[in-house]
Amino acid sequence: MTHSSTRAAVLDLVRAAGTISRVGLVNATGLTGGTISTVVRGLIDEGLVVETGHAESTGGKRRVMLQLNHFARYAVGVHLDDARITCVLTNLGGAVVARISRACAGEPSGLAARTVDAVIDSVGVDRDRVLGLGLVSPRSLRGWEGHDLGPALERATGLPVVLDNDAAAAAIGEHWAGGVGATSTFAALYMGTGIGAGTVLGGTTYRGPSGNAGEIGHTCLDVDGPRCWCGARGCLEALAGPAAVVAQARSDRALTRAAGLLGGRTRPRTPVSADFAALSRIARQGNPRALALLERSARYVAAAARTLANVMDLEVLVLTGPGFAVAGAIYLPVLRAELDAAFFARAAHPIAVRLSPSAASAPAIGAAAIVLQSELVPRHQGLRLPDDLAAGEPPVFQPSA
Amino acid sequence: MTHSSTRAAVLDLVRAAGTISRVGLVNATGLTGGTISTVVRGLIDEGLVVETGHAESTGGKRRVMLQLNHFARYAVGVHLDDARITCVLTNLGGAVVARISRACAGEPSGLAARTVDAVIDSVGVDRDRVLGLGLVSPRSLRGWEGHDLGPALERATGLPVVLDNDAAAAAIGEHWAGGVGATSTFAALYMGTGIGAGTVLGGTTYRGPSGNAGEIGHTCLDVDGPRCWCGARGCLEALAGPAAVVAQARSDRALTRAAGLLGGRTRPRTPVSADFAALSRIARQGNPRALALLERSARYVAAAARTLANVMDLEVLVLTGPGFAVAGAIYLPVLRAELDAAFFARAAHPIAVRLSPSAASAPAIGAAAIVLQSELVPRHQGLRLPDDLAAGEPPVFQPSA
DNA sequence: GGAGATTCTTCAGTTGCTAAACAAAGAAAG
DNA sequence: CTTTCTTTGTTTAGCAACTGAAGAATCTCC
Repeated sequence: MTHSSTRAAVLDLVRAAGTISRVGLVNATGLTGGTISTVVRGLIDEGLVVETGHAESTGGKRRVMLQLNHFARYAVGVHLDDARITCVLTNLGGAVVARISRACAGEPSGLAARTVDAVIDSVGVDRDRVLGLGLVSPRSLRGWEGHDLGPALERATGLPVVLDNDAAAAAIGEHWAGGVGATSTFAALYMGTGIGAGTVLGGTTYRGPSGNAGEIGHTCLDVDGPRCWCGARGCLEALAGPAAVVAQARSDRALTRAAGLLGGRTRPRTPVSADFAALSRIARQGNPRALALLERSARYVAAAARTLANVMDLEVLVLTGPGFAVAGAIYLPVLRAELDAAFFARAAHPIAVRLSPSAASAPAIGAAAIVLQSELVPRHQGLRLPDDLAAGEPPVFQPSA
Repeated sequence: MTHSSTRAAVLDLVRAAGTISRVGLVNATGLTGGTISTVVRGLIDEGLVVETGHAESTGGKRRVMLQLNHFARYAVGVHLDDARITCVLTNLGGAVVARISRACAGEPSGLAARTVDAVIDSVGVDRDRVLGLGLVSPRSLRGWEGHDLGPALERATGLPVVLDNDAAAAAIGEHWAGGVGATSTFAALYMGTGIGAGTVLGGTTYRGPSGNAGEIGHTCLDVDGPRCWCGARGCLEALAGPAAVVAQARSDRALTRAAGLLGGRTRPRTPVSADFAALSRIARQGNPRALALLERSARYVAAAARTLANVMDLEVLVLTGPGFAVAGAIYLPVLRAELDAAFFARAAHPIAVRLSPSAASAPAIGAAAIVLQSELVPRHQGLRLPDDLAAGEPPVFQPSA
């Protein structure tokens, strides 16, 4: 057998390239033809890769082209929200094979397990071809997972479960299924109940030591701005997050009526996402006050995005998540303008800003992609992390010799 | 011989730990005792590592402690500024063995080469124990290097030359010689003629695809702020960079006189760093207007630092560079307060803010550290970067089979 | 229908690591 | 002091992954 990390690297290249030959893999990896030959044979034997045809000849034997066998394995992605549960079954390519989305309030473990089973059975996929289950939720709902939702789902479904937050998942999903290259550096700007970002640096997802990397919600955009619940002033979330936008709309009587906003004061637990979607809808239909509100928000988000792109030296920015699914058309041009202008003057490389084609179900698809990635491109090779270097060392030593 | 990346990893662990035994290395790396034994023997034979004594027994044979042989190799670091050239010779531990700093205006290649020779000869170090030369300058002076300063120095000194920018170098220097752990995630906030940051994520320096990672100078702190030369509004550099602070001071007649600021209008090429240093000096001596000016700047820098720490999920922030060398005492408490408050309310992990003990010569020391790192902990193992995945692929292919 | 080019496979040889036995050095107990 | 146990470090054989070079297969061009 071949070294697992090489196998994973080759598989990932096949995925990223879509279609590639053995010679192409030799060039991309730096390995020799012999090694590639062996590794590819193994992948074909496992059914993960298939030969799909021939390239045009360049003067000699035609190259045999390889592709991921998209339907060799599957993964389940579950996205928990403040109001919904969305569950998708994807194939190896990250394409959605089945999808169920239903309202969900309160403790979701039972419902989640039943939804997972339903989604798998709905297309009659063999269960041991399902690699695992990705479970994704906003950081604010982290409580359930930590307790037992993960293990409970693991028991109920028999699938290995991995957890992550929505923004990181969206980024990984974009990296896996989207058109971004294998070594690209980009962020997925995520708007759900809050606003966040998942980051992929040089083809590797960057989470940070405490798993909070990409927390853009508390980017400071005004040192004298309104106080945020986090204690600081002028945070993006307080100025321009979905909750802030909805709050601003609710203080406008006419706008509240036009958008049909769900009441505010009586029930504090109103789903912000629904009101934000309603607001976006009438803005796109031409309501000037809603449009002004969203464009104001977009200006702040654009400034924060510019900072993020600067600091992380990003190449691509993808807008995704339920928020941008409904309001992307309003935010996109504002962000594009901001980033184009800033980088043109400094003669820096341009930053591509894109709207995710599947923004609404991005977190669920991303959750499945995390499973694909962790099962097929696993454990970043290398040495064990020496968290506590001298932890095992006796404290004192006597110089000698 | 053993695999080079393992050798490098072990060497880096010895460096990071200061003093460590073979068993400690086994625990830290996950390798077996046999492998460590072989690798360490090789390192001792090369003279890079020495046995320094014994630890206390934990019930059996005492551990033989290993240390870097600090004086086995040396590296030269050169820092070019708008007004000075600073050159240091460091040993393997990053400790300064010799240092020369002199004024320098205009094209520096001849002077640089002579200074390098002088610094090596001043302590009579054997030239083939000098691993190489790191050359560091602010991004604004990048012109000279790109042309021929690097190759010219290489020819004149006979040493391999590596280039980098000042902020990144400072971060690497802090990582190499400072007390930060081997896998830490931190940024070196650098204040020189401008303000920037070098970032180390999980023990690896992160430069970004275009080498501009950590560019904090154009962090947006006020969407309606003054227009920056970059085209955007409210950039940190325009609001609170050294040049902005000096400009604000110059518009205050009394302050200009008290600080003895070098004239402004006549010669546009006034060294900002000198004026900033003068301002800091009288602020520390109690001048209230200078202090107010710097504290205002510190508030902006603190907000930008908070954003940086949020987005990158940093553990440590080190203030370094000539700017913080003179004004660190004023900025440090403001940054500490800002970061403590923000992270206390969100129950996130605290962020340590430190002032570099050698802030003034940090870039030069960092330049030398880059050489040490690139020679001793080289080439991040792994596959060749597949920049152009399908570059070698014929464009069309015919499906078959 | 060769000749040359290109792709892919096969196989011996090298390398870097592990596992396990062994040797050495000290602590604890009698 | 001797015995026994623990811990540290070294040596050895063996294995798995990769390289390099030779060869087989397939296609184009003349």
